[in-house]
Amino acid sequence: MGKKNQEGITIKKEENFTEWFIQLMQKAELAEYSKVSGFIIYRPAAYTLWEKIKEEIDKEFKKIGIQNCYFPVLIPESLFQKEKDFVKGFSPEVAWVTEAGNTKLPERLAFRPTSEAIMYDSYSKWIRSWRDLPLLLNQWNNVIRWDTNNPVPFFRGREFLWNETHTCFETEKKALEHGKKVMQAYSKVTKNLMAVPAIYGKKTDKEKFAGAIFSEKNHTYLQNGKVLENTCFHHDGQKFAKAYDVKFKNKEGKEQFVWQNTHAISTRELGGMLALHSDNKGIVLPPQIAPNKIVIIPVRFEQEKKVLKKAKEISKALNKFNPILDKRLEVTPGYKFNEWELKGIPLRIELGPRDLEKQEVIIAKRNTGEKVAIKIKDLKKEIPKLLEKMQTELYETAKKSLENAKTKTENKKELIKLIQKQKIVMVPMCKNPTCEDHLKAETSGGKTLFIDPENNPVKNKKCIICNKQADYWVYCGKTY
RNA sequence: GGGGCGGUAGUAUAGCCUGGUAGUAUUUCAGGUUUGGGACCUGACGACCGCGGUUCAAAUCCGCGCCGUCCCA
Repeated sequence: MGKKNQEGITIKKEENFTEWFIQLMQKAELAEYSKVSGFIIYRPAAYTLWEKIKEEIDKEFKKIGIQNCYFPVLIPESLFQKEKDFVKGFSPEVAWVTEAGNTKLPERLAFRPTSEAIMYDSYSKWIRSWRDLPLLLNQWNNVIRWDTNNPVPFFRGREFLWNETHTCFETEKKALEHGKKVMQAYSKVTKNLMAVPAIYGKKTDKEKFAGAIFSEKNHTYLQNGKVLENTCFHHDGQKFAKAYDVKFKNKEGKEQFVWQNTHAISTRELGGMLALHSDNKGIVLPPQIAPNKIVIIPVRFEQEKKVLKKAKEISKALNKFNPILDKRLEVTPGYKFNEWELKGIPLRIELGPRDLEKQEVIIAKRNTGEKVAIKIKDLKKEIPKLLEKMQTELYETAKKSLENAKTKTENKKELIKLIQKQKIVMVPMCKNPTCEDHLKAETSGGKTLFIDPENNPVKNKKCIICNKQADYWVYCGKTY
């Protein structure tokens, strides 16, 4: 632990969200730009968090029978081209390998933007009988999608890390039931570990995954008014099964196509969590995901050898919270406070001669900054309570900003104003995709987010764009 | 995809208009004094995004590219 990273964040989150987030990323040593546009370097501070997310989700996946595997990063063009909606959706963003050394390859190879093509080709060989089902496979990997828009670290880049779960079932009913279980597994982790609230909802046909029957996603609201598409569930029906010939003989001896789902969580959600909770002093980490939950800062311990001795004792006693004991002499306590706040350690324990006399310590909670004095003998009992409180506070605060952002209108002018005011707005719309194009043009980039999960009635409601009979209420807003 | 602005040490910047010795702060390293919200002193290391052009001479002017950022599609 050298003396490093000098300066705090100089831009306020409320004033310029993007610039604040980029400073957070760089000054807290989360990530860095690479030499290639749209590709970032995940430094240990960020990658450790990603590992934790992976670990927790993986545990949940195993409970519902999903196994991990690994497929190659390159996919031959001929294989890639089989499902036409999928091809149409992904072709503009595919990076191709055309040469190896000095040899031009006989067939272009796609760097996977997602792995349906290569996985389902194997599935068609592996699945023969109803006894081979369900097939529940997942891989943790990276994908490349050559987005031409301005990249934003974590939120929009050309490479991201994720999981892709691709499952096969005998019946649609079984597929849908299992799909729900996967989404529950995700939600458990995003809520309990990451303290990220979300609204679950179905995408419109225009916004659904290329090749899917329907897509459902969790949606997280960030304080700059943008909605982050979180964990997702694409139900593929039998579309890919037909394109890739994934068939089985059912119990009656008849040949049938499998029913399939796809699920994912990506490093975008890691960015979302960081952006959601962090503040003008730096990262705020939900205690559950924080690798080090406590930092102990002994004060004036050079003169008071007793202080350091006690600090070591406390550190040992609180071992299970993986505390950092900051013994550096070359920097002042104030410097340490700022540095660990930037890095996002949930609780800070201050211990000096004055506290020692009273047999207590000062504990500062990162999210609110509040300080409390706690008797040293009560630490083991009180710290879990403080951590739990902080975890709940982070979730509730984020949930409140999400709820506050939700609103409703049937008037187009008002919709435009509300989107400008960073709201997510429920409006009646018809299913015509042209209306969604108009929506985007008139709200300078607003999109449909998800169809009203509560299915409020739309009888006698007019589409906010074309004025014809509306088909559903749908939430609109801006996204990353 | 179109347009604006920018790129100088690990980081943040001055110098650019008007071409000629790259300055400052912080970081890092060494030594000393310090320690309850970013301490101080001394010394050292460290940079002009890339390629081409103009010129006796380019961080500076011109062109192209790359990277960043904002706006529009």
